[in-house]
Amino acid sequence: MSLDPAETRVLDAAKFCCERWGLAKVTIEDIANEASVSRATLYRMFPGGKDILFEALRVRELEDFFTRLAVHLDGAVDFEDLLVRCVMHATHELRSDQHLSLMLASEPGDTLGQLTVDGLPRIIRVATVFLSPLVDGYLPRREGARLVELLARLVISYFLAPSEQVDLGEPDSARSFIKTFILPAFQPSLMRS
Amino acid sequence: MSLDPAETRVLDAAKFCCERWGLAKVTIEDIANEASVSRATLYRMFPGGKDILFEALRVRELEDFFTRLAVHLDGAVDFEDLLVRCVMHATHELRSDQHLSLMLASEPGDTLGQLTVDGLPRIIRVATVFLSPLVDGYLPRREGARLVELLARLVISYFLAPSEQVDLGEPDSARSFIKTFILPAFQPSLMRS
DNA sequence: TGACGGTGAGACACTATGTGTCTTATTGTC
DNA sequence: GACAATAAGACACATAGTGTCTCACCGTCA
Repeated sequence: MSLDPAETRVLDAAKFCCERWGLAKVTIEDIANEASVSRATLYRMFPGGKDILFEALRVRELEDFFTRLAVHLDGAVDFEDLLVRCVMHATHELRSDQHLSLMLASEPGDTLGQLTVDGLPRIIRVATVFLSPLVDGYLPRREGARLVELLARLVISYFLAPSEQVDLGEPDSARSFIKTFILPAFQPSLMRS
Repeated sequence: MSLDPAETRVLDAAKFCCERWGLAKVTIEDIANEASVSRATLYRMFPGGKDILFEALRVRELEDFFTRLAVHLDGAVDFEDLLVRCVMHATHELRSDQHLSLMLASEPGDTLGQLTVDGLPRIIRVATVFLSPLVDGYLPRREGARLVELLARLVISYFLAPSEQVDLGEPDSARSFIKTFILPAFQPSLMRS
């Protein structure tokens, strides 16, 4: 993947500036200065300016998110365990994401859009790419994709609007939720492994 | 003094916006929106725009600062006690001032200027107005002014660059400092009370 | 040594945003 | 019903940010 150190530095700078001033107040120049890079170089890296740059930042953050998540899912002993770990760690990551909570506080509109209407399709796409391999042993590819999408939607929904009934960050609650609402729906497709 | 609720609201809004985005990124429009006031009204209140508005904000903050300080100085039993309380509470106020520390972090240059080169004369002036009455019982007016100025300079200096030797926030250290460096200089002018 | 790719600095026209001053319509108060 | 205060928004102007250039510079290769 893109391991260009300058590019990483620019994206880090963008993230930093965004946290400091909010998306609306950041300028290309701020980011260039913060990254100690000339404006010209920045436009060479991200032709299209701010939009493209922040788009790239979102992609990077998203891939980092699922990379970290996948690591936590390594030791899963069975299908149920895999799903429980998945929703739990995703929920914990979301709740402890400093950048995300800052953005939600300062630019609720845009940020919510990135988690729902505008951004959700991409989240589901990336989630599918990263998590499909892990459910491949249990479900046929097509069912796996359906499952990942469903979990992504649910985790985000319960994160944005916590429920009185369910806390996907709690082991017991998450397990009971998975057992009750998710497993039955996929039982018919489940492969022996 | 100016107790106009709208004016207070505008100054509060300016303070809030300043903390959120930093002095450089705030616009008159941001402040007007935050205060739920039209831009026109804002210009009527503070003809001259941003500069005048933030000038007024600084004056208000400064007066609030010394008003709070004066309250803490009420119970002083003698001259030494008065001075010790004064430097201690001023130091504590400075150290716990959220707004100030945010400003120092985001706009060190301007903020330092307000505490030293540009702003110090005003600080000394306001300090003199607020604190002179309190030392009036102990020193002649002119000596009192000299004392207040000296203390203001020292408190600010020790706040900006803490010393290994002296901590004006600590009772013992503050008392010893006052006894050693301040009282002797003013002993000759000290009036019996 | 000289050609090369990548970079920083800065000029440039253009656009967007913010400023400061108006006028007008509205609202609540006496 | 007259009044003062205000919001809303039009307006010309100033400033700041954008996106695209060119060019000089520097290190890396051959």
